Amino acid sequence: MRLSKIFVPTLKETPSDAAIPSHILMLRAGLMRQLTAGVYAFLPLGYRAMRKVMRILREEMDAIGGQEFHFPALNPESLWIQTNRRNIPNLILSIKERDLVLAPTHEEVVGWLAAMHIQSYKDLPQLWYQIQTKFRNEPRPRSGVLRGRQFIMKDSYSLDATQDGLDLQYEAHAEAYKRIFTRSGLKFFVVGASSGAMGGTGSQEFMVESETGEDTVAICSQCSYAANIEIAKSALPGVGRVSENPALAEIATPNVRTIDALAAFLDAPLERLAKSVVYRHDGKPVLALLVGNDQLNETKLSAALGGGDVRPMDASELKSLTGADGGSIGPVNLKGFKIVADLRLKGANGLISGANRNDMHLKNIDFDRDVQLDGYHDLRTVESDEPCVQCAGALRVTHAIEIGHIFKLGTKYSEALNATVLDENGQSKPIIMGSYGIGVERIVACHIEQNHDQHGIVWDKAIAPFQVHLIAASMNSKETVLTANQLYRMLAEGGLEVLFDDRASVSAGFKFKDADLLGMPFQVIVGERGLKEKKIEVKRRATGERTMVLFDDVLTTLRTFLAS
RNA sequence: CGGGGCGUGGCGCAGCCUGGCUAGCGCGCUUGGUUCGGGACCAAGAGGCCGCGAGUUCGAAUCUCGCCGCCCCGACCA
Repeated sequence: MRLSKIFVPTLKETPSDAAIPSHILMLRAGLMRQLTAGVYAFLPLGYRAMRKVMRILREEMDAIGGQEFHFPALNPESLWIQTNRRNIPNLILSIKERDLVLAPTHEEVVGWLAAMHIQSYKDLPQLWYQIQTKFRNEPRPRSGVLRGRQFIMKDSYSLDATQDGLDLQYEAHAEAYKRIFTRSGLKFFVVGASSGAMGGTGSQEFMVESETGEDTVAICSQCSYAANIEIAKSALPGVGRVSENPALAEIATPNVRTIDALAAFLDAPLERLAKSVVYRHDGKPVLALLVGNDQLNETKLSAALGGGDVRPMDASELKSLTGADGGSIGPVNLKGFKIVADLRLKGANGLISGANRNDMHLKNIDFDRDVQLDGYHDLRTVESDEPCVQCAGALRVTHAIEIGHIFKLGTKYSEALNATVLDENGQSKPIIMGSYGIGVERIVACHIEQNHDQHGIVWDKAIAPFQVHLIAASMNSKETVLTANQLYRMLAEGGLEVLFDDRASVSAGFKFKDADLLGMPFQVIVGERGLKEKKIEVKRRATGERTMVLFDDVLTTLRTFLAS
């Protein structure tokens, strides 16, 4: 492609809307433009990079037996009512004139199609996938393309008659995803994740570490353990028992509201303080107890209670239920609450907690003796430097961007949609489903987050819009123009993807700056400086390293570089 | 949805507090000339419902009210 002909509006200055490197560079390098919040137009260069990613996706999905579909983005609203997903908050954009919705994902359509045509266990397994635009009612789009209202997703769906079949397809996806992200030039890791509102029995997320990431993950510094903070297991030991075990006693704690203030006021160790956190679980009051300053993990709490909605109780509700305010709540003689405690408190005694009267606490609490508990669970959020649950090495807690997510869905959607098969015994069984997703724009954006410098993007050759950026340094030297044109033809005929900066109105310096901004892996520079010695300059974008080669050797040199 | 910021030629911004001359600067764009290996220079130009709507005023980019849009933090997150 000649740069004089292709639409690549580069920007010298940073657009005011962009705050993170990938967003800034995707705008500056002319890959895309924003139409409205969370919605982007991809320009030729940006779309070429996306197509490179999509090609990798197709190759790897085909390699594990995937069949490519194209499902409709417009869905009847009724289909989503059937699976009870129509009213999930912030999920679905709808078209009111026709009772249609814009599909945010495609379990429903897959289930509909399977219900219609998959009749027998002999029709399974199936692996269906597509690469398609998705729509979501994001309350706050942000970070450029990392969280949009419209985006392209590779989504696949496995259909199996048996749990073993699902496990196989799930594993095949996990391996395919690793190949996809490796081929895309990303440094990534895999974490165990919460299935959340998707339901199902297991899920893993593919993550790219980044300060701008919205997810928090715990990674072991010693072994392979890595998990989303929502489910990362705590390995901190229990606080155990103290030898003295006197009877309960009230202590006055005037105006003490926080755990730290209580520890200071009583001169007590945090380990002997049982913190109360009050929630509603599907509307019903729940008290969760934690050690000292441990932070409650809401995902774990929900799981401990058998799933469902958990949310903090309002201060006014709390007062009317207990007669006390937050800060003075405790588990002893608390009526009307389900009470769960963190594992660290199992069988502990000598504890201090609220007395359910303002400005009063209880001491010498023995959980075995004094508290009617509904169970111990891992409820706390892990923190940096804690021991890993697998190897006791130090955990590191960091931020990450989710680039892929795989789920073992089970039968939730097939049951809702009556997608069943007859098994060997003629019994009707719901199809066992898995679903697997990769955000295409996120791969491109994360790649730029990981591969850029002060001058611009540094593309990996696998997803670079072009492999080679050919520059004619000065367009008023006949020899330069002639040589550059010959090279352009030669490289293109040699099968390389070449972007040729043949602009006549732009200075050499300007072209060099643009080339570094656009970031193709190799720059080939034709100029009088090199031609004096009958040489062409080849520059490697990532390192800035330059090699002078003879005209006839340019193609083979580039092929060697690109193969390495 | 809560908090904060912003909205002025294509892009980046100043002006607004303290109302008033022809709305200004840099980049980009057009034309001509000189340059020509790290975002060249000179000259002459084009391009503005100052987000939208009400109001206050002799007079509003500037003050008041309402609305819309965009960004950031938080909440939320199949």
